[in-house]
Amino acid sequence: MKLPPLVQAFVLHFGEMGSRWGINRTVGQIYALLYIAPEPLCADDMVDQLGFSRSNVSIGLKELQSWNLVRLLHQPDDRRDFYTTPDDIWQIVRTLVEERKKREVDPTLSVLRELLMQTPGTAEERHAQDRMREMHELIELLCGWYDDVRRMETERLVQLLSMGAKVQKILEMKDRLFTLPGGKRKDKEG
Amino acid sequence: MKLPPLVQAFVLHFGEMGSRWGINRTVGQIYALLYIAPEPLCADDMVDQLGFSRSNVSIGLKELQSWNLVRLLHQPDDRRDFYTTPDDIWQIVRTLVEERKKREVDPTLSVLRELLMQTPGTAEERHAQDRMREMHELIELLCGWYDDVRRMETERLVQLLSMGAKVQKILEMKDRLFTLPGGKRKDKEG
DNA sequence: CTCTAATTTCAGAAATTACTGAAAGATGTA
DNA sequence: TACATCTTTCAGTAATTTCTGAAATTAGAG
Repeated sequence: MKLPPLVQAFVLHFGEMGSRWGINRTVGQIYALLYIAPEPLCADDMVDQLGFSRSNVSIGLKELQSWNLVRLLHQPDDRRDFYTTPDDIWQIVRTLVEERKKREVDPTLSVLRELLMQTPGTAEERHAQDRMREMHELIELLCGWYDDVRRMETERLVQLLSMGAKVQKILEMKDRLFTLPGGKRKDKEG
Repeated sequence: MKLPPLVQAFVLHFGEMGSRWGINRTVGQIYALLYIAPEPLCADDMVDQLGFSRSNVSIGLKELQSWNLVRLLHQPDDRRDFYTTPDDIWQIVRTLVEERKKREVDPTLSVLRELLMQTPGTAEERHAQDRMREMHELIELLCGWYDDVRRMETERLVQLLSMGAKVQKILEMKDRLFTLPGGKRKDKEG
């Protein structure tokens, strides 16, 4: 691996973290390299810089493509495939979350839905279903929130995230504003 | 595996998903079983119900304990260790997120910090650092938000999540309220 | 201390996943 | 068509992870 020390450290770290993130070392290193590279890279660049076999890089790139995490480009008068990551890191995060949801959450949601349709035969099954229902509701809540949030413009999203718990203050303010005289509260308001 | 069909389907699903979640089949199934069981289970219960070897269950439980995802209990006049998950599923999610952050985010954050301290030698390294800085800022933003949110009471949190993008409306309202005459906006307000 | 009932550790087997080199496939050029 | 260049596939190997049975360890009861 012939990379500037700074880049090498970054790339190696992403390789190691790969396993915790459910991707392998090759894929982790390739993505780190693409992310940090000042310009698009072709497969042989990656072979040179990371020291993996050509076939391994090919498979890694295919994996990254299936995650929609890389863009494929072509240079004029060059038949090779060049790859980059999006310039906008927020776009990367959005894709990452979207794909992880698709792979890690949606299948569970559909299994839960299916199992909740069934009629429980025993008390144990009834309890199991109650527990599944709690889980299903929680995931639905999170997915609903996510579905709203991902439509927000990045600027708004950053604004919201920066506020953190201060949002709560504003909600309380809103509550006060919309609280009817006598302490009764307009429910399901907002 | 001798479990009611509903429970079995649930347990098997979590075993399969385990690999996508960075835990293995055994751990996934054990956790699913504990989550859904109406009462605490001992290791031999799990051996009976899941069909794994005793040692495998022991290792799986150790893993779950290292994640803080199970509670250890004792019954009177019984020397065996019994395990449960928290009753409150929100507590489970909180722990899960906390632990995943600890394992999957914090190490990256500290590597990034370290690399950003260094002085870049080349233009390439300077670009790499810029890119790392973007990533670092984004992660810091998300962590700051998380740090705020995790302190919120569950009820408030649910309220907030239920609102989804409607929060935006309230922010806009707030903006209007605090906008100075002439269209100038108090910046850094929220 | 000894016996018993539980849990943990560990060496190795089994299964899975990652990786390679070589061959095949695809695509553009002459 | 043949040739050159790049990409993908694939069979086999290497490495890693998971899992087991047996042995070691721990801890309460007599």
